[in-house]
Amino acid sequence: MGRAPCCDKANVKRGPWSLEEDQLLRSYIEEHGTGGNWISLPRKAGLNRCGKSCRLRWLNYLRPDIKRGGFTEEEADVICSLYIQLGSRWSIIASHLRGRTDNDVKNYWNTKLKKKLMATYPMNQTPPPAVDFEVNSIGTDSIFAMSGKDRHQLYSPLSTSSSLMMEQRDARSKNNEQEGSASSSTVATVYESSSSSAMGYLSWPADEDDMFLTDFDMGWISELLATPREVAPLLARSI
DNA sequence: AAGAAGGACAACCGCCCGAGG
DNA sequence: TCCTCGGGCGGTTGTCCTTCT
Repeated sequence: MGRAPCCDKANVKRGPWSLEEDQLLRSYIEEHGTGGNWISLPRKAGLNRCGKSCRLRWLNYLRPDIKRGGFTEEEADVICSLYIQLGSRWSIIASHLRGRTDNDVKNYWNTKLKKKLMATYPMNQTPPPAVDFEVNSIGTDSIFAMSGKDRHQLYSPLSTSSSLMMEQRDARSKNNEQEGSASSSTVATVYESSSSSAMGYLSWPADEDDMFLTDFDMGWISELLATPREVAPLLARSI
């Protein structure tokens, strides 16, 4: 036997919400809160709607702290980087964007970011030549505090040898030991990945010179993103 | 000017999980 | 320990609006 439905779907209103319904729901919640029970809320509020529908309407549209308008470049960067780390965990991703809902983030990803990235980096595209950057210090103030300025693009095959990865990590470890913590707001953001390639951004403030990075893979980027703010200087090697 | 196509986003569906009995 | 239920989530669909032809 299947599970009982949460409401009588045949007798509740569906589809777009009217202004009157919005007003009923808003005023009820502002006065009484949700009471921790969405299923009984519509009846108490005088709404002929499914409780889940009420919850969705409130969380995605009526909530007072919802941010309207287009996503900023910084928000897009955050979404991309977290998507790489977490996959389609929209609620978690949205929790890092003040005023954005999981539905907003999901829609934005599906309608804008995914297509944009596919257009910019079609699968099987030959990677551009590797570019050498020099990094004196890499810090992750927070992945949400990227400057967005002076952005440099890197592209690297995922098949990067594990030995190189180890060398990079070793170099970083050594510098951790030798030089202690450093600060900057460098951020790595990976934008697209497939079974055979990865690509991304490294961003840092325009006044940070002598940055150097040569190669990376998904694991390395994930590690970087997960690194606490006290990140020691990184010495990378040229290819 | 009108119809088609595409984009944006609101809303729904159904599954999963945890709490509580 | 099992069962039921509600909340939460991700995937998908529906609808409206805009742009293109």
